[in-house]
Amino acid sequence: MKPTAEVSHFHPVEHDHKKCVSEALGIAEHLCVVRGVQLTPIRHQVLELIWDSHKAVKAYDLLDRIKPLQNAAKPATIYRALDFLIEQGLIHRVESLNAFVGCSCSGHQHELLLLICKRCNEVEERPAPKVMEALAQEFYQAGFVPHSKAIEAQGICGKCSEFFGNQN
Amino acid sequence: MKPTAEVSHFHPVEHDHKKCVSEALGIAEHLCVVRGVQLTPIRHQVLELIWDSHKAVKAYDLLDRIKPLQNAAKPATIYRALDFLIEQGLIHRVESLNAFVGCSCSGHQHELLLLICKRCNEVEERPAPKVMEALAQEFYQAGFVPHSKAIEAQGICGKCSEFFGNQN
DNA sequence: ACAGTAAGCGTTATAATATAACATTACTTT
DNA sequence: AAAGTAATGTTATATTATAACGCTTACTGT
Repeated sequence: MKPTAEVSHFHPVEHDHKKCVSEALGIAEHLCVVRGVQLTPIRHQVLELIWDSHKAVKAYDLLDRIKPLQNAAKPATIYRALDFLIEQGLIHRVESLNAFVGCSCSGHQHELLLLICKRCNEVEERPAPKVMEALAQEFYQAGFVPHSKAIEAQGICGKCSEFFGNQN
Repeated sequence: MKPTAEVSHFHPVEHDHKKCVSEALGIAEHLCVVRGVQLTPIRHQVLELIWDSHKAVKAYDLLDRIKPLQNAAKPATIYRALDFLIEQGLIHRVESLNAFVGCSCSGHQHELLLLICKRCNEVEERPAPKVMEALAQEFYQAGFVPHSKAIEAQGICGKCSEFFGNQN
């Protein structure tokens, strides 16, 4: 009898990740052309590295991983690319992790609910329109004019709780 | 004719801040007794320093400010006190600032909307029940089990926009 | 095409935020 | 008194992020 397969990562790759990546990069390239901003080789590489997974990535991990490609890379190299990608709405900064994750709805809405799984470390973006509406109301009541929002939750994602039988 | 008064801080002190502080400290002391945990002198001092204002405070600012009282204070001194205060729900960590602010609803609900003013730097806590409800729904739909939330907005607070005529 | 300006990047240095690891003290339980 | 635990002292270091300056490349207006 065959032993149960080992699980080296939490979710079996159920989705075609290459498609995620190529879509994201395609949209990014297009948007940058449209906006007349430069998706330079460094910025493109950083974006690709971020899209390597749906996990949030740390700046210095990106630095390590870009070095084979950009020998001269230094912290500023990465942070400048990250700043650009954030400005352009191509990635999110995950405030509660000091890390970064690709944005799948590039070009649309940019303030989303981020669901951060502590088990598999993946980050799911959700537009969560009802949440946004309730927030808008709350801002209005408070007389507050929002410039930016960070709406994040850490916990166990749907796939992981299925997988592990909801034992949180 | 008298010249317009100079404004050295954004909001004239319209509220009795001593009351804020004594209430917060009183509740904290009480809760710690009830829970059988120690609000040691260091922890108490850190909490007081945080309550010095409604602004979010940086850990190393606290460190500088506690040194006259605790000569031996080191980063760990502060971070340990902060960890304790957060565990006990007596302060919030403001994720998008890497800073800390007193919690006025200590002992009740602990996941609130934080409104962070870029002009006066004050942080307003709001229970925002509709937002929380909408979030709960969204988690449910996503099959996500939340452990903790960070719901923060940066912008201009009501007082500041009144004061400055809404020119954001 | 060319000069002027802006954007991007290389490089060095350092600032700001946070934790690890182990020693010591103070109090509590046996 | 001995052993255990919680808090703190202490040293060192890890992690995250920015400043400042000069050079090169790309775009802009003529």
